[in-house]
Amino acid sequence: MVTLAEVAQHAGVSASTVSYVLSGKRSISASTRERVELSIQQLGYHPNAGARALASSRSNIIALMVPLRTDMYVPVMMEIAIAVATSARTHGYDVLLLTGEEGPAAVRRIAGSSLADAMILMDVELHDERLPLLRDSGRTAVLIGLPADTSGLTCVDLDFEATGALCVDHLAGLGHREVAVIGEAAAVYERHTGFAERTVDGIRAKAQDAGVRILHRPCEGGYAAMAGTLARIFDERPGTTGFIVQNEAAVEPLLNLLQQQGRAVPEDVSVVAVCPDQVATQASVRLTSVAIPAQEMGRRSVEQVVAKLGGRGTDEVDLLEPVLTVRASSGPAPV
Amino acid sequence: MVTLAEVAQHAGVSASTVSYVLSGKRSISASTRERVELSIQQLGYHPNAGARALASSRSNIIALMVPLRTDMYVPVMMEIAIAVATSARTHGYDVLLLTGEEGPAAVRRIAGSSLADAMILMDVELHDERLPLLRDSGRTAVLIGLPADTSGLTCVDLDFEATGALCVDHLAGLGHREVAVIGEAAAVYERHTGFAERTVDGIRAKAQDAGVRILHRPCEGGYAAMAGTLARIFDERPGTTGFIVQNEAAVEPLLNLLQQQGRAVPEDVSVVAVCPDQVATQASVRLTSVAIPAQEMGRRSVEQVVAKLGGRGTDEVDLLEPVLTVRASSGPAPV
DNA sequence: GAGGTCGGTCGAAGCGCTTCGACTCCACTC
DNA sequence: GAGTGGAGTCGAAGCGCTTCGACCGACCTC
Repeated sequence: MVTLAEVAQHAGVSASTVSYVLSGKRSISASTRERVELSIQQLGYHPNAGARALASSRSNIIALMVPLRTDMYVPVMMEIAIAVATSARTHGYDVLLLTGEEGPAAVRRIAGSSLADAMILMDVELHDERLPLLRDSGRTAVLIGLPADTSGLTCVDLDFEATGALCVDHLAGLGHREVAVIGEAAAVYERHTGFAERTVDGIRAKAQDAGVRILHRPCEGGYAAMAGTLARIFDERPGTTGFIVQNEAAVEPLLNLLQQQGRAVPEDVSVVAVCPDQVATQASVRLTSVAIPAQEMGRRSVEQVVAKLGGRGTDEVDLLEPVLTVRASSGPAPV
Repeated sequence: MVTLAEVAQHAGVSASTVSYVLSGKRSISASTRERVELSIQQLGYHPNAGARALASSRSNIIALMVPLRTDMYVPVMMEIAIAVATSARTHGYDVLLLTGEEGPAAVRRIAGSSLADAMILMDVELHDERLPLLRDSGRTAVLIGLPADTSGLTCVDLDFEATGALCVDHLAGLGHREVAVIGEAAAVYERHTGFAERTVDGIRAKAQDAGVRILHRPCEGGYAAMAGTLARIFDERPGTTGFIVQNEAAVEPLLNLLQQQGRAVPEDVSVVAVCPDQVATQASVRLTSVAIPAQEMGRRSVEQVVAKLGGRGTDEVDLLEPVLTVRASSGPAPV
């Protein structure tokens, strides 16, 4: 491995000069700079990450804690993770991948070892155990999600209340008066991962204003679960003409079952989903949907981290405006 | 931050003793060990990762390069990534997440900076640009996938040839004589990501033995693409009674279209998929499938890495035996 | 022309850890 | 009773980098 000292010797300057060429923290004459850069090129020098971290107490690593549960919401998580990794690189950071497995202890370990300069936590629960540890670790952190107490923390998330409201608005505008909400699996509510509740809150509030009756039912993914849920919904509210689907894994089963029951989408029944655009456009009916902007969330969270590390930090909640795209799954309520 | 020196002072021993307690590389008396461990506890000491890496020239980090293309095969990739991260932790390693974005240069950067002790590459192509760089970086590496030249490299993958053969075997055993293969998107073949070709090779070879006619057609995911592909298949081979589906995103559209055309599964047509078990069990028809053992692949690749770093390394190709599970989508060919 | 300023460079002191050699005891051996 | 060897501990020398203060000309200013 080539070291900084070797580069310095090769270029006929001192080690510190090379370091300053690299970091730009002091001015260097053009001629020296060029000479050093040439040596770096020729020798194929790469600064040693460990030495750098030790001397500067900055590792240029951001830790990303993803949820362990691989069973829900996977494409979104993956998209966020990839967006985080790629945008981190554009800011000169690498990303360390932590799974929920280790639990809150991971926060302590990473903070204690100075392995990462900052952390991004995904899938934050309302009363997340990691938050107290995070707060008194003093480490920079950004959450994707919205806990109950956001004081001293930066949060990035989709505005799920507005998302819920937007869905209701759309359906109400089309004349629907009885709307069923296909929620997330019951476990998601039990964990109090705020987004599910917030969506429903948004739906409820707007529904009241708009004179829409809401029936909210949690639902696991898959056909069997969806069939049962759907039967019960039409049982209780035969007049249901609108559906808001929160759970991605329920989208395709729902469309399929409706079709089998001879209910045409969108003539008899309208469906609005909250899901990534890709899911909406690849479904058997092109879905009217509110997009989950996974990439944007990843990108923003990195930008917040970088800003905070650069001292331009802001402790604030950064809620993304939801956007509803009308496609082929929603239309006027039948008369 | 608490340092090793502070722990040493608190415990009344020298710094090196604390280090040896931590690493176990020299014998330490029980009483000293206990005293040191207590001090570590009380002070909440965590070794500084950078200092450790610098002094020992081991970072205890494994770099994982995931493909950038988030559009294909996502759940499998995610599952592998999570499995890699969690099993790495059980061996004392953390995982650095690299995306394809940076391209082959990432290999050079990581190797050069000693940021990671080893690399795991996913989505390896037949003639992958990263391999030459990897070889002469001298860094430990494990590939998930199978390149053309495996010399000096350890590879972990599902035995896709056997997978293809297994599918044909199953269908042939049920009496099917005309089988269509719904392949991956054309782009996948163009990139020469070996697995797709290997599966087809396995299918072809076994088909010849078994007297089965094969029609192989690449197919994008989604309904529109599948509809076109399916129409052309029945056009060319009206007697087709068996389907082997490689592309996960085509599974649901295929089932749906077959249903719409009045072809019952499995009475009229049998379907065998190559996909994770979760997809197979959550589909509208419970699918007979060969599982893609994502977790197992992640776990094994970490084990290979750890073995190699520990000097117990083996340059070998570690192909996982495919397993076919019969579910509700396949049955005897109609007479 | 003395004093001040600033751009450009260097030397040296760490950052917190690992590891090697050396040292001390103590229990054995012959 | 000297010699041997292992167990347990310590001190010191780095690992490769950043960064601070110092230094040296060159250019201004009054």
